[in-house]
Amino acid sequence: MKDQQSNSLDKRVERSRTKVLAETYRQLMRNGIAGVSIDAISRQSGVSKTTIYRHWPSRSALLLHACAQFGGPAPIPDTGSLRGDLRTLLDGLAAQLADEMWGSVYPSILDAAERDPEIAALQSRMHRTFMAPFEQVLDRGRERGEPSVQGRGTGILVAELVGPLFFRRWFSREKIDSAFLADVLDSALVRRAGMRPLPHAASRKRTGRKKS
Amino acid sequence: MKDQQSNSLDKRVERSRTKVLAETYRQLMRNGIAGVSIDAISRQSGVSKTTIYRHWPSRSALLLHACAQFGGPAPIPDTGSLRGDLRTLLDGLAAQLADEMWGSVYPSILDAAERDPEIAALQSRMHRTFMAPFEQVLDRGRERGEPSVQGRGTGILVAELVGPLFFRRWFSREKIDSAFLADVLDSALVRRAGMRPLPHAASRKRTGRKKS
DNA sequence: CCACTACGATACGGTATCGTACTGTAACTT
DNA sequence: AAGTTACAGTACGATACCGTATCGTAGTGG
Repeated sequence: MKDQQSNSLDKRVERSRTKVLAETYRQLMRNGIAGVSIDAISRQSGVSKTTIYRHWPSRSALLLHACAQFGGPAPIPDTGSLRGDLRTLLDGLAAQLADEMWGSVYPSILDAAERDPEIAALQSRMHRTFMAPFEQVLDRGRERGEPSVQGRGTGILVAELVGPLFFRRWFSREKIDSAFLADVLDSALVRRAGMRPLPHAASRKRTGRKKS
Repeated sequence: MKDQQSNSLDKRVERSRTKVLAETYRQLMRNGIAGVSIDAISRQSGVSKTTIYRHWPSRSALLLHACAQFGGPAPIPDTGSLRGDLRTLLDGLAAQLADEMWGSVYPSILDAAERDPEIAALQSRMHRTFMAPFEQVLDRGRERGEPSVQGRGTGILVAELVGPLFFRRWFSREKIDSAFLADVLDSALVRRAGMRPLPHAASRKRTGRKKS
């Protein structure tokens, strides 16, 4: 009798799964979620179609499984300052967007999400995973009394920080350089912060910023 | 002999073209660019497939023709102030994004643009058309000496203004309300503007921050 | 060593799509 | 009224999928 719950996986099974998933990733990156076909995966991976259906009940299941593996646990930076933490996150995001990977796959997921509720749920999960570090860093900043985030919703701040990057990657297709990131960061954080980063203006007003 | 260059179109021709294009739009909105099929258009519109191919050489040609008709000439507001003009544009954009139409079609265009250079060119044209009003308004503000846009690239400003809206519509799927637009506008424009015009609450614990 | 399991190969039925060919009919133009 | 043109209907060939069934083989684990 086979030990069903055994953690010792049949080598053959593991090999098949690995090869299928690898080929699925390749097709995802190259053709988007709509361009993934079981026949092609079978052809390219050398794994028989029968075997693929032995491990995943349907094409959708395989796609969901493959997509769900995306984006591991994002590290949460701790540079000491809110600005520094956010800059680190934005740099990482910019690098990911420049990668062929994301840029190619994500629009197809958005497209599918517009009509397929299952994929919409997947996209929602992925989005939350990717935005979580931003939210944590912002919340931490708020707890520490950072004036630039007081009284402003996290959702608004994330949109103002990340939105411009997504805009450049998928909509305007412009490069994301360091100056751009710096400006985005300044704009999102400068409010009621007492404009400390740029005290150029001769505001005779005393900048008395007292916390609580 | 038929007058080939005659501007008098055969009624039958015009009728067929109209019906086909109308059905193409419907399918575009409902199923995205990848979900448009000639067979379905023929079935739903009552126009024979043969006739469709008589007027458009291929499915791609029909799709490009249909998409190219999108987005008429956007009106350029003139409220007197840069902030007012931008607010008007953002309000209009938010309304368009809330419309089922755009929300559904655009991701599929982005997806296709990632792989099809012809559609990439189309998307580029569409994007420029939609962003043109923002650029004009910003340039006009810069010429008038508005401090908040001096020394800042138009591309950066557009990304900071529009990016957050796109982010909410397609990525985070949050509602775009008036408070959000106001915050986005403030953030994008506040730099080196002297922020004196923002008496936004001195972060006192005065409850209820009623709008001025 | 041997039962058991996963596997590859192949074929199949079913559906959906593109684009073309053919035929007879209706509408338009002159 | 006659000739030209566009049209609907239909059938077709060619692909490309999905998902299943069958069968013989090869690898695994006890």
